[in-house]
Formats: sequence, structure tokens, C-alpha cells
Amino acid sequence: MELSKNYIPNEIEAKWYEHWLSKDYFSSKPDGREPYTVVIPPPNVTGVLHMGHCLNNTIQDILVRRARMHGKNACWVPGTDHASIATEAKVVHMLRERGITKSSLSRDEFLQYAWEWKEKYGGIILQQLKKLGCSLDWDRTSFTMDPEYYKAVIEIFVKLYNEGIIYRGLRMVNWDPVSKTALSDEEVIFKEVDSKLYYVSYPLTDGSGSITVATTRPETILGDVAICVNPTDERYTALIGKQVIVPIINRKIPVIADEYVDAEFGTGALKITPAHDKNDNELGRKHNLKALNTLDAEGKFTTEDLSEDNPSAQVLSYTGIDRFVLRKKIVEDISALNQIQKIEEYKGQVGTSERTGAIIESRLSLQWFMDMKKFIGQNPKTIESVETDKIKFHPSKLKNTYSYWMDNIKDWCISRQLWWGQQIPAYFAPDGSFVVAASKEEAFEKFKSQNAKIRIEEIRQDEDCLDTWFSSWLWPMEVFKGISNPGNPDFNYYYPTTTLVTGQDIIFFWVARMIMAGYAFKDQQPFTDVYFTGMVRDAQGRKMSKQLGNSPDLLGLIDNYGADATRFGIMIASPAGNDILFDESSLEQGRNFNNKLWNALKLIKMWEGRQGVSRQSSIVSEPFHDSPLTTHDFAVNWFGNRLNQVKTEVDEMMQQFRLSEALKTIYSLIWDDFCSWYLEWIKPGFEQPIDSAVYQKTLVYFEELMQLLHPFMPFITEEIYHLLQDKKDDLCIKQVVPLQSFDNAVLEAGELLKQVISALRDARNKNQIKPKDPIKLFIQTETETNYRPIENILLKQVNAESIGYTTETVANTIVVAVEKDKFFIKTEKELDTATLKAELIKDLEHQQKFLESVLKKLSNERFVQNAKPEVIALERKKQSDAEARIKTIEESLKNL
RNA sequence: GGGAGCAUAGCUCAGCUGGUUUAGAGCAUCUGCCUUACAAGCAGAGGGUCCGCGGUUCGAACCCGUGUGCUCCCACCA
Repeated sequence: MELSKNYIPNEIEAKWYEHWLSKDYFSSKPDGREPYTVVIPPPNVTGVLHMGHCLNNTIQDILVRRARMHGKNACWVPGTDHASIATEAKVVHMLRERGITKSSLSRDEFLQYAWEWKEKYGGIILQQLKKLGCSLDWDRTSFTMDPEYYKAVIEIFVKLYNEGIIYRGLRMVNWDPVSKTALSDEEVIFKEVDSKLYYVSYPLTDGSGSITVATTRPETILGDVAICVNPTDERYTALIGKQVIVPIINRKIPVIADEYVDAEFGTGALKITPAHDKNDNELGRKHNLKALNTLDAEGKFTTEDLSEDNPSAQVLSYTGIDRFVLRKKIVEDISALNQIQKIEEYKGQVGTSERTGAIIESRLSLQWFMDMKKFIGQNPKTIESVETDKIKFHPSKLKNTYSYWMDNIKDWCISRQLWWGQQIPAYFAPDGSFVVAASKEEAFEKFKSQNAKIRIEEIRQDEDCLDTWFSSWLWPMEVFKGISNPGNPDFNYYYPTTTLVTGQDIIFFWVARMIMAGYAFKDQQPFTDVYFTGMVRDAQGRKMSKQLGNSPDLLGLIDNYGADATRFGIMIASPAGNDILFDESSLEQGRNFNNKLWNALKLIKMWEGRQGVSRQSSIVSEPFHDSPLTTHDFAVNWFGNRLNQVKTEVDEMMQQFRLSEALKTIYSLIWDDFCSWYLEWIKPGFEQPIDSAVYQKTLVYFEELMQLLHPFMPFITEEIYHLLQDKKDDLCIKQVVPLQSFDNAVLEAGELLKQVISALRDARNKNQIKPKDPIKLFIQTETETNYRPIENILLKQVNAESIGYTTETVANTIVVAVEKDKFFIKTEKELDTATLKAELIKDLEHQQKFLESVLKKLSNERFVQNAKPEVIALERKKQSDAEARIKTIEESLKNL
């Protein structure tokens, strides 16, 4: 068969993915093997694959494929998240483009549109994961709003309500005026913004002057109910208890005192607006002050709470004006009253919505909350498991972050003023009383048991739905129906899951809450290891964003480079636990690696029909440890040991989740050790036959290399595995053999050979001997047996026409010293003795300086007394090596 | 404001229990090669004040202190 010049991934990748699916390799059923369970962090159902997903899912696939090849029953569960806010926003946007407003629709009509949208676009992202090669068990695809899942969420809500952990209350919440919903604290991102500090004076009612306050939010002035100063602030002590007049609305409000106020900030006087600021709200409650709301759900001015003030025409004219427009207007109007003292530039933090980016309003609102202190208090393992590494975090530094958040946890606002999501199972009677129940029928029964006079059709369900994360936190359990059908065989087998791979950015949103849920609902940890990925940034370290346009099109990259190269590129640049700086050049490196593998395949295939009789069949059988007799035996023996050594190293790295390093190690094993050294060593001369035993052994090595690499680059490895020899089985599920030992003496012999070859090539280069010009080589050594078996390799690798042994210096040659052995290169070329001399002198000085430092160490009594014996032995070896080299160089200098 | 982490070659990073020559890798750079698997390649080379200062130790990139510079997380001083 003719193999193409370079590797062409596209068709090959599609072919193998189809094949794997047709063989059902990725679908898992409980059996006697140990399970290896991973649940995908469910992407938004309407999302598209981006670099973050690529990193995350490549890592999961590597772990899962490796487990599958190591005797585990690997199960990787795919699925999507309904992503309440994000999806609803998209649906609203889509409807607007069709000229439909959400407010014109009933809940049911809206949800119908949303489900249509979900059916049409939902799951695109899952198809994209197939392109990447992800070995997910598609039969288990889940969605956080599947009917069973929905029921499970409701069940948990009811349970927690009955336990007094979920409650309903009027609290200050983070309000997103764009999506018009409450948000949890975690969904608020604080950003530094340039704003202004306005100094506004409030006249005292007794005409004795005024108090000036500094505020960043003059638009809330009409909701002011007090001025607060620090009781120890002497500037104001006389004014405490007096009254001032709020500008424009002319409300009379008291001057109060509270330690909370920082006398150093601004003027030391703080205006209190309990309806629009969390701290003001607390102060307001403490001092029994009313909260006067002046902004509606969209952040526009409203006079609803101002009737007692008999609002003037001016005040009424503000109605419906947006908060930021209002800010300017009110500043102008107060300015007209000469009550703006000054305006300063100010850098402040402002909360924004994680989803919409809108500036958050603190707003008093009736919402549903979870009492987190109480909840965690009932399940102390939530915190302990991470602290004691029962659940292991990678990198471990995130343990601190986790513990700190847990120790300072605040109540979780779980209700959202949205329709797309699980509707809160609270049912209201016309009189406003409510019960919490799994269904309207159950709610009716509950009302009846409370002797409420009520008909079922009068019952109204809470309009709001639950925070998306209130369903996501059940994910590792409910994908196996662990809540809706507890104790089922799948759940018993697969849960707790093994490894979770996710972004650091959702440690609180998701990871922490899954751990809580795990202990609270099943009294078990949900997973054993958590691998946190960093963020994918561009080559300059900037976040990827639509505005910057620095977010590459992942599918385009896969088309250009192939999925294997893409996986390689992102993994090679991905140090464990750090952000990754993504650069397309690493994908090129991946593509080049593909070609390297492909060309190695081509070379080996060339030999297939050129096999000669084996001189020695013993080399295909273990062990490698016998003293090698021939050139090819040496190479085969060496690589076999090297392979076992690297397998052992890779195994360790994988256990420590050092995936990037493992890949680098395999890459260098294949490129350097296998291609650059081993294949060159066994390569037969032009049109010469290859020893069939060597050939067979090489096939085995190549297959094992492909197996080692497969989890990282599944497609090309499967392809090569099949092209090497006709196979009935597939690499994808081929089980790896247990680790084998390796012989360090053999490895050292290989290293010495490499070192000698490199040194001789370097000498050739430095003396400008053309690659085609042959040399004559003489070796001066005490251990001729070291070189006898590798003479042929040496000849070929340094283009020597002969090798001889000598006991003394050979005249008119270039001398190369490696360890204690000397090599004399004889060539036709005229030698540039001056340059050679200079080189040697440089080397001599270097060695002498080095010897000096070693001797200094060895003559230090305290070193000899305290250091470990092996360290001292090493120093002595350094000494004798250096002395030998110095002697060699000195002799060579004389020789020139 | 509180906490965590980082600083090693031009870039991205290893360096795990203090001792493996005078600190490694990949990419980039330079030199020579179109050698019959591969120029998307081969063979070589150069490149370092291990952020500064102090300390512990026979011995420090590594441990301790301190300074500087970055990064991240948490926290609504209006």
C-alpha cells in the first residue's frame, strides 16, 4: 500500500470515531471490574465548543482512555446544563428578533419557544466533542431538565425546606436590572471603575448650617432616611439628633451616630439609603429606619414609596428615568440649588452580573434562600474531606480557597425571576399563605391537612425558578438516577465518581456545592480527585474574549491541524494548575509530530518485504539483560529497557496528574530515542535486508509506543496500529501489560553510545568535515568490550570507514574525550591546529577549574564527615574523571 | 482591606527529600546539510547574576527573614 507523503488527519479521524462507536467501546455497563467514573462538567445546552472546553475535555478523555486501557471499566457521562439565565437570555433575544416580547407571552408559551430552541441548538456542543475524539458514553447523555432530573431537584428542595434549611425571606439581594432577577453572591463580579465622589450638602432644619456628605450614588438621594456620623467624630457630635433636609424632595431626616462610619472617609458623614445599599440597610434596621425604594426592577425611578413625601412635580418628572441618566439629572438639579460642594474623581468597586454584565443593584426583595451555615454544620465532612485529602485537589493550593469560603459561607439565594428552569415548588393560597410540596396535588393535601378552606384551582405556584446551580450540584448523583431512583445498580456501581476535571472559576459555584450535596444526600464524597484547569489565554496572556477577537475557532483549528494535533497542542502547553497561554504554534508542533509518526511508519513499512533470516532469535524473547553480542542486539536491548523505563515514569506522572509532562516525556521518547537513535541504529544499508527478528521486535515497540500515546492522540495511534500489521483488535481497548523492570547498566551503555556519537559529530562539525567525507576512527580505552558490539552503529552514525583500537595517542588526528576514553579522528582534511589548540586550552581551563572546586569540597573535613557516603563517592568519581580528562587534553596538546 | 501563589535561557515551563560535574526541556535563534522515512526534516551549537539583599548549613535555585515586581482569590469604606 502506498502511504501519503504526510499524514492527513480528517478522514482518518472520522473513520475511527465511527468505528469506535459502532463497536460500542465507550458505552459502559456495570461488571466485575473496578469502575473509573467521570462526569462531564455539563456545558450550557446552547453553547458552542471553545478553547476552555477543549482543554477540559481533552484532559478528561486522556484520563478516561488511559483507565479503559488499564483494566478499568471506564464510564464518562456526557450531558448539558439548562443554564437558566444564559439560555433564557438567548431565547428572549431570539424572540425579540422575531418581534415578540417576553412580557406578551404566557409562561407556557415562552417555555414552548425555549424547548424548541433547545431541541434545535441544544447538543450541538456534544457533536463537537465527538470531533475532538472524546470517548463519552453517549447512551448516558443527560440534561439537567430531563423529567427525572427535574423531579429530583424538586424533591431536594422540598426535603431541605422541610428540614428548615430552605426559607423564604425579604432580604437585600443582588439584583440584575437587565435580566430582572436576583442573583447569588457568586454570580456578582466586582470590577474597578472610574467614578465620581459627589459632595452634597444637606441644610439643617434649624438653619444653623448644613452637613456635607460624600456619595457615589446621588441618584438614590431621594431615598435617604438619615445622615450617619461616627459618635466619636468631634466635628459632628453637636449635630447628632438634629434634622437635615434632603435636597429636591425636602424630606426631613435625622442625624444619627454609628461606629460603622469611618470618620476618615469623605466628610465623615454618610447618607443612609436602606433600600439601595446593603450596609445602609443593616444600619437602617439597627436604627429602625424605613427603607424607601426609588428604583424599580429595571433600575428606573419610581415614586411608589414616596407618597408620604407628597412628591413635587419635579420629583414626579423623574419617574421612569434610568438610574444612570437620573444620576446626571439629579446632580444638575442639586447643583442648581448650590448644594453640590465639589466633585472628585474616584476609583471604586462596582458589582456586575456574571451573565449580563449589568451593574448590580442591591435591592430589597422576597426570595428563597438556603441557610448554608446550618446546612454545612449538619455535614462537617464537607470541609474535613478536602482538608484531609479524602477528596484530593490538584493543585492543592486550592484547598485553602475552598476552606476559607466554607468557613465564611453566606446564605445562598436560590430563586431566580426566570421561567427557564425548575419552578419553585411553593404553592400559595389566595390569602398569601403557602405550602411547599412536590406537586399541586400534594400541596392541596397539605392545605387540607391544615384545615384551609381552599379549592385546588385556587392554588397558585410560585412564579420563580431555581438557580441553575441548584440542579447542577446533583449532577454526579442524578446522571445515575441516584436521587430519583436511589439504590439502583448503576448508581451503586459508578458512584462515587473517580475524577472531576473542571475550571478553577467554578470551585464555589459547582465543586463546593457538589461536595455538600454528596455528603448531605448520600453521606458520601462525590469524587476522589478534582483536577482544576487554569484559564486558556492568548499568547500575550490576555483572556480570550469576543471583543478582543483573540478566541480561536476551535473547529477551524481541528479542520486545519486535526484533532490529535489540537489535543497535543493544548496539552503540551498546559502546565498542571496554571493558566495556559495558547499559541497556534504548539498545534503546528502537534502536526509535525503526526508527520514524524507517519514517516516512522513509512520507514518501517519499507522493511516489511525485506526481512532477512534472523541471526539470532533470542532477541525477541525476554530478558534483555544478557550481555548483547551484536549491533542490532544492542539497539533492541537498549530500546526495550528504555521503553520500560519511560513507561514507569509516565505511570508516576499520570498518577500525579502531571499530564503535560507525561506527554512531553512520551514525545521525546518517540522523537529522540525511537526515531533519532533506535531506528537509525537498526536501519539496514541501502536496499539491504533487515534481520527479521529485529523487524518483528520493532513492530512490537512501535505498537507499544502507540499504546502509550493513544490517550493523548487517539486517532493517529489507532491508524498506525492497524497499518503496522493487520489486526482484528483495536488499540482503543487493547489492555496494557503490567510495568516491567529495566536494567540501568543497559541504559547507561546506551547513554554512553549517544554521548560518543554526539561528541564525534560535534568534532566533525567544528573541524568542518563535510557530512559526506568519511573518517578513520581510533579508540583508546581500557574497556574495549564496551565498543565491540556497537562498532557498526558507531561507524554509520559518525560516517567512519574504519574503527581501530589503540593504546597510545595517534598523531595528526582530532582528539575527542568522553569520560575516560579517547577517540582519534583521522581525516584527509588539513587540520586547523591553531583552532584545535584554542579549543583544547579552553576545555583544559574549564576542567581545571572544575577539579579545583571538587577538591575544595573533598578537602573540607566537615563535608567528608557530614555528607552521605554516596555523595562523597560521587565527588571522588568527579575528581578522577576530571583528572583523566585533564591528562587526555594535555597529551593531545603535546601531540599537536 | 484580608489571603494565596509566582519570579529559573528571548518565550513557555521542569527542577519532587538541600548534594547527579560549572542548572534542564520544548519553542525560538545561529551554523552545516535537499543523507535513499521525514526540509512540517537531519546533525550540531550558542544562550543563565536561578528577581535584589541578608541568614541557616560542610553545602542553597531549593530552607528562613526581608525588599521589589507580577498574578489570582476573597471582601460592596459611602
